[in-house]
This record gives sequence, structure tokens and C-alpha cells, in this order.
Amino acid sequence: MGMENVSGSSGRRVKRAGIRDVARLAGVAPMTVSRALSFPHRVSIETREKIAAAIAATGYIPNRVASNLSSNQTMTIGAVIPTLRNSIAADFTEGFSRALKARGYHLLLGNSDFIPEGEETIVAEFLARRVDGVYLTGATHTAKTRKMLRDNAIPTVEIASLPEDPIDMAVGFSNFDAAYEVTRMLAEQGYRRVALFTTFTKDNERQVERQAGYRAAVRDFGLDTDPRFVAELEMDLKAAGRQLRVLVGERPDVDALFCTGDFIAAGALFEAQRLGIRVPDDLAIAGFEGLEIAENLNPSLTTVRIPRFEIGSRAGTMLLDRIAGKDVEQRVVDMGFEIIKRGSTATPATLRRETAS
Amino acid sequence: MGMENVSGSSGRRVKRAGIRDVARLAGVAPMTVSRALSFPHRVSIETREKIAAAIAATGYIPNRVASNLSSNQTMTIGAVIPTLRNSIAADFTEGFSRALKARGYHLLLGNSDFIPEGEETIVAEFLARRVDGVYLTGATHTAKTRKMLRDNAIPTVEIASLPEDPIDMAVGFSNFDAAYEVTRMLAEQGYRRVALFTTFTKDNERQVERQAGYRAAVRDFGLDTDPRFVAELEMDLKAAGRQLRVLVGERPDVDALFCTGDFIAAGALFEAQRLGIRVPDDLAIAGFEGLEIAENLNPSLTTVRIPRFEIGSRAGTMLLDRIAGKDVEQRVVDMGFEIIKRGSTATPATLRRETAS
DNA sequence: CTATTGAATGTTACCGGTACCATCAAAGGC
DNA sequence: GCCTTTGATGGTACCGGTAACATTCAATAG
Repeated sequence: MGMENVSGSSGRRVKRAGIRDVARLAGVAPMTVSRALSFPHRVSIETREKIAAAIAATGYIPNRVASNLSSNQTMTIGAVIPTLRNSIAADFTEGFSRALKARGYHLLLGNSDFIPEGEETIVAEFLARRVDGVYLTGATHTAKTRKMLRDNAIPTVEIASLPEDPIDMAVGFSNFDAAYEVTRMLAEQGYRRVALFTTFTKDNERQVERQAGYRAAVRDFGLDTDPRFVAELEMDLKAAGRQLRVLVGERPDVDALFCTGDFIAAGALFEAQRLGIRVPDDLAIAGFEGLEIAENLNPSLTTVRIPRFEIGSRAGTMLLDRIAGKDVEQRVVDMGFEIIKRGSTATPATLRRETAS
Repeated sequence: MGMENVSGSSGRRVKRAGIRDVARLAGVAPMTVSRALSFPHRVSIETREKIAAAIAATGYIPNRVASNLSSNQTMTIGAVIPTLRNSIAADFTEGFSRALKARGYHLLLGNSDFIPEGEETIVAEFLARRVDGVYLTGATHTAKTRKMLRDNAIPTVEIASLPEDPIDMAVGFSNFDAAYEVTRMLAEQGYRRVALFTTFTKDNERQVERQAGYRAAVRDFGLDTDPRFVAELEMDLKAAGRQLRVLVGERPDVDALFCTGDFIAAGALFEAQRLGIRVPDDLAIAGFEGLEIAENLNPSLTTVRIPRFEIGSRAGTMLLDRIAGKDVEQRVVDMGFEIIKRGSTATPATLRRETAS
């Protein structure tokens, strides 16, 4: 009793010191040891020192599992990410993770692979593990996921969108507006035949929204609506290159290309270079996300800067505040975006000529 | 008893069903419910169905925290990653995470920010949470980290290097050999003044090894040893561009540049384009990691392909085998690397001329 | 027909902490 | 000087499962 089993490398079982062992050695009650660790100032200095000595002597490592069970909180947040191989999700998570660390919380991670049913399984497991809160990427979830989280009153934050009906809280930006504004900017710069490359829109409302924003602007500004101007492709540089060849094959007169991801845009830009298509003179290219690479490309890439890290860390503080019982005034927080105009979408040559004359 | 507290959104406390509630409703003993969930075939079909009905009726969600405490295993692996904002670490982790998922294990994540003391804190927390195994990035750890893991006999796997004295197990490749081979290849192609850009080597034995491999090859093949050929910089495209300007300012005759990261190489390549330095005619550039972007650049980038995903997943299966008590024959697994020659390091113009004559 | 066996199920105690309440001595108030 | 308050510590039960062992009973063997 008071000693945990440890499977030693030699195969024999060793007992690990427990709080009762520490207490005995320090000549105090187990409860006092517990207090010394959780609320040091509630214990006298001498006792604290005796306990510290006993802990050092026994090599005691507190058992958070037992502590979690007893105190009914795990100091753990469950996070569902589509995949880590995705800079933007990684940045959200990084910001989030830092906010947690600052308050002693830890991150349990699950990959959904962009599949809502996968997310559902992970969330169920999170609930079984009694996480104190849940972080979800995006706003597309199964009905069961939503119900589980709500019925169990789990503080939850959804990242990257602005859902109309959040499960609990959300931090993000308007994907629709951002795409609309990029398209408007292109229209105002004089481009008329603007193509769109998005990644797959299935179960990904962010891409859906971006596509919708683009379409709305195309309509509002009277741009060319050829359906061949819109393509969904894998999040892959090579796929972007391939699709660019298709596009210029079908519509050689395309004058601008909006990609809902900077890597897609980079892939298209590289392919354009290979094809001898001058950017932006023959074709303007705009990206999305504001990754570091965008400003280093030649020409530098016009893009939408998303406050990725900030969204993550804001989500973290909101979630922890909620867990701590503080009132969260605003359930859906819009962190905005910023269009960064760069060389890849300079005013087109035709316009320049007109302006010059 | 048998009911857990749930803090309802309305503030009132609701009792959550426990295994005893399910048992009562199904008319069986709690133990039978536990068995029905863990070893269904050990329970008769009728009983199983009664229990399933009771679970559905109560909305029972098993409490893994209690289960973990009682069974003394958490089905959790703790992973320390320097940062998620790093494609290569993300790929390792992704492969690892998939291997875990296949066997029902979950991932607890901690960021060390490349600081060994940060890692130490995280590992201590992992031990307190009684993770079943630990995943560490790299082979640079504090003495205390090593001691904690060994004394507690925690199955551990170190990723990305081939440590001489692994804490327990390791999966990686020889960073030294890879860098040596790239440098040799450049030497054999006729380059004599080969520069090196690495990221910071402090507490990062992978970069140290790569730099050492480069230096060994420089020596073995009689290349120019000007110390100004070696630079350590941030993992940042812009920093690479800046450093390239410094380099060509100091040594305009540099004929090749080896970067120990593909993004660094890309940054250098973009800057070269801006400076009017032709690649590979004026300057050859080689990268490291084998990221997707490498093959899409213009010219496409020579690089070292690391089996990132495979390293992660192999590490996962090794760790779980070890936890399952299977013997792991090989403690340090070398997953190799592959040099991919592409356009950015074609034979230099001077050599081409000679060859042609 | 009784002993043996094994599948299905039950009983009990325990995993290692902490919530909650009790106790007790010293300090402070009037 | 007596009562209340405060700080330090202790005792006990309990968190919600499961390990280990016990029990029951029908099927099979001898």
C-alpha cells in the first residue's frame, strides 16, 4: 500500500513511492503532503521542508491519474486537428498550446484526417478521458459530436471559422469576406477573368466559404463566370501546377488566379515560370494564409494574412477562462484578416498602358 | 455514488451515470459491465445486450481516468516536439500518431522550443501522468531527463538521430553521413568552394552532425575551408536570403551552397534569383529534408530525402511493441536517407565546358 | 450417478490521491 | 479572562473503475 508497481527493465517489479510513504517518512499525514504540493502556503515552512526532504529521499512522483480522479479535473484539453502536416493548423495549435502551458494545462491530440466521423470517435474518447475542454478545427461536425459536447457541458472552442451556431465558443475570421475582398481587389485592379483554385470543399466549410466569397464577388463585379475557372484540388504544389496547365489550355486568356492557400499559389507560380507565363504581367496570382514563403517568392505573393498564432492563443485563453468559470462575453470572436498586396498582383499591363497614355 | 458531477451550462450540477448505475439497470454486477466493455466475448450475448441497452439508456460514458488508475496503464504516450511549426517534426509526429491510433493509444503533446530544460519539465509531467511511453525529438537531453526515464523504466524512443547511447530506443538516420554525402557529391561534380547554411546548432545534435559531416567531406575532398563559408541562421527564408547576400559579398567566387533545410535552401534560391545569380550556373544549391516544395522550385532542388513519415511510424510500432512486452531486437534503427539530384546542382558550367571540348 | 471442468457472473478490496470536516493550539477582541 | 477567529494538521470516506479470487451451475467425463 502506498507503493506503485513499476516494471523494471530487469523484469522484476519495483514499488514506487506514494504519498503515504512520503507522509510516513516526513512524520505527517498524507493530506498534509498533498497540501504541501498543491497549496504550499497552507503548510508551515518547517513541515514543508520535512516533506521536501522526504520527497527527495523517496524519489516520489505524484500520480496525476489518481489526483485527476479524486479532484474530478484532468488539466487536459483535447484537440482535434485534421492533420499536423499543414502549416496553418500547426500555427493555430502552437498558439493554443502556449496559452495552455502558461496555465498548467496539457494537450491531448487527435487527427481527424478531415473526416467528421473520425472527429466524432476522437471526441468520444476525449470525453471518456474527462478532458476539461475541447478544441476543434473548423465548424463542420457531426450531429453526434455536437450533442455529446453540449449534453456533457464540455467547454469547447472551434477554430478558424465564424459559425452561426457554435457548439460553445469560436475564434476565427470570415473566410467568405476574405475571399470576397481578394476577388474584389483583383476586380478593382482591372482583372476580368479571375480563376479560383481551392482545396477540396467536402466537409471543409472554410473552403466552401472561400469559394462562396469568390463567387459573390465575381457576380457583384461582373467578372467572367466560366465554370472552368473554378477548380478543387489536393493541397499539393504539384497538383496546382497540373491544374494551371489545364486552366491555360482551356482559357488562355485568364488574367488572374486566386488560390485559397499559399502553397497552392506557390505551385501555380512555379509552373507559370516553367511555362513562360509572366507573373503578374500575363497572369496575376494571389494566395491565402500569409505564410512566410509568400513574401519570399519572386514575385512576392499577394496573400491574406490570417493571425494564425493569435487565433490559437486567444482560443486558449477563452477556453481556460470558461473552464475557470469566468463569464465569456463574446462566444464568437472575429480575429479578422489582412490583405497584403505584393508583386504577384500588380496592376495588369493592359491597364498600365491605358493609365500611362 | 455511481454518479459523477457534471457542471451543467446552467450552473446546476447533474450526476453522470457510472458503471454501477448501468449495472443496476441491467440487473448485473458492475464487474460484468466492465467485462462486457473490455472483453465482450467473456460475457453471454443476452447479458451483453441488456448491458448495451442500459448504457444507451443512461448515456454512460466510461471514465478512463478511473480505469487508468485501477489498471495502472493510461494508453497514452507523451511526445516532446521542439515546435509544431516545423514540417519535418510534424511529419514524424504524424507517422507516429497513426501507429498509435491503430493500437488504441493516444498522444499527449509538449513543446520544448528546442530547450532541453523545457523538455525536462515536460517529461516530469509525463511521468506524473503515468504515460505508458515517451517520444523525444533528437538525442540531446538533460542528464535528469535521461535519469528519470531510465529509473522509472519508461519505454522511450528518440527520433531523428542515431545516438550512441540511447535512453532506450531510437529511430533515425545518420545526419553526419547524409551531409557528408551531399558535400561529396558536390565535390565530385566539380564544385570547390562549397558554403554551408545550417540552423542553430545549440542543443541540436542533428545540426551539429550535419555540420560535422560537411566539414569532414570538405577536408577529405580538399575543398576550400574559408570559415566564412559556414553560417548558422534562423530557420527562416528571409534569414537565408540575408545570409546569401553576406556570403556573395565576402566570397563572390562561392560556387555551391549546401543548406541543411529545404526552406533555407528555398530562401537562398529566391534571393539568388533576385540578385541575378543563376542557379546552378553561377551557384549550385542543395537542400535537406526532401520536402514537397523542393521538387517544384525552379530549378528543382537537389535534396536529401528523409523517410520522415516512416521514421515516425516505425518509432510508434517499436514503442508499442516494447510496451506490450515484446523483445525489441534492435534498439537503434537506421532508416537511411536518399540523395535526390535535381537541377539546382547540375554539373558546373566550367566543367561542362571542359567536358564538351 | 458423482466428480470434474469451464463458462458466466459476483464479491471484495484496492489503485493513489483529495474533498470535507474535525481537531487543536495560538492569537486576537472586548 | 473568556470567547471567537485563524492557521496548521489530521481522519475518513470516496472518486469510478478493475484485479484477483470466489461462486454458481450446466455440461462432460468416468
